[in-house]
Amino acid sequence: MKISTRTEYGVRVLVTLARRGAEGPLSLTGIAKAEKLPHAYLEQLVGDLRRAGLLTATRGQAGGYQLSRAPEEIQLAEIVRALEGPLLEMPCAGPDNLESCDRPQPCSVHELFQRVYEALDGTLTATTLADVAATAGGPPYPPSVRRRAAEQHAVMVAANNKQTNRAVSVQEQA
Amino acid sequence: MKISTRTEYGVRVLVTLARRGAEGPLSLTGIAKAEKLPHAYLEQLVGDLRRAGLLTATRGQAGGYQLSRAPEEIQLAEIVRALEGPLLEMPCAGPDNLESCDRPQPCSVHELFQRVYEALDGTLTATTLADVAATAGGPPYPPSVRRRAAEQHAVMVAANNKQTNRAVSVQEQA
DNA sequence: GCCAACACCGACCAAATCAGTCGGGATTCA
DNA sequence: TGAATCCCGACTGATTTGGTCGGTGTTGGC
Repeated sequence: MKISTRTEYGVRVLVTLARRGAEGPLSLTGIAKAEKLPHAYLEQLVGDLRRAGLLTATRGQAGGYQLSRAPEEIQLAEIVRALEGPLLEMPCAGPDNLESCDRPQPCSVHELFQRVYEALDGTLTATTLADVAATAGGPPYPPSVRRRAAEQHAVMVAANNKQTNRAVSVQEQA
Repeated sequence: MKISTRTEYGVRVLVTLARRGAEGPLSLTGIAKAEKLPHAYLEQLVGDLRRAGLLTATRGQAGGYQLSRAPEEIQLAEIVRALEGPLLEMPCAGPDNLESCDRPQPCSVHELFQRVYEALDGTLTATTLADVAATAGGPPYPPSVRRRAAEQHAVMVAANNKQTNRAVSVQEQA
């Protein structure tokens, strides 16, 4: 499973807005420059976020974007849904056509995906934009925190690689 | 986020093998017919599952595939990794190139994805093939179970559609 | 010894999705 | 008027997805 750049960029935009607080709108050009993201591409994402009611735009000179709610009130699940559509799309019986699965109900795969969906939805609903913004990478972080985060990340990467490497080595043995 | 047909098909194949028990190998042609899946495509997936050590093949006439371990010993996380690679791929600092993220560590998006990864890995590691096979859609299920599963599924679908629909209605108001 | 049934493998292919770019509007303020 | 901004649809090249096709290797049965 993959998380697209849409989500990454979208979250970054919202995080920068959340950190700025309510000091008036922030232009997309400014955000794009600060975060080193492609401006034209961001326009699309930000349009989706606006249509989902997560941020409001003010036009004209000195215009820009603001969060339409407090960061504590914005669940990550909303952001991901706005940017990527359904949290989890199942191949058999997609969300839009429930009847498309002609297999016997309850279907084993349905139940499995239900569990995965709940795990995903649970964490993304429990996490708010404020949580993410609070974690975030402004300069003033004690080295201990940085080290711990790096370690966590390494563990995650290792876990991801484990199965892949095993498959490769099995292949090489033959 | 989307679950590919690879995973769906792969799980179905393994579930049918798990239900069959240790009664000798089952031919892919048989599985494909029973599950109504494209045989030629399955060959690819099954090759990955074999290389990952999840099932063993016997060639020649009356050959086929068997689970190489008991269904209780096979975690869903292994299956998904064998079929789709890393459980969760992050855009910034992908699993194969840790240093690709030049943003300040700890980066807010890293931490967020870490949480999502843990949720995903947790449920997929906790679930075994035996669990999924036990749930599964043989005919003899009491109506109460079928009803409850259908309701769960409907809730999931509704939750998925909610945000999308809201966005649409907001758009229509303008 | 041959044939049928199976696993195995690489190449190929059409359609969809991703990650953007481009060009042109519409609004607002100075 | 003009600059800065949001807004929108069309386009594009690369990659991924979901397969198909043709051929090879292996095994048991007649």
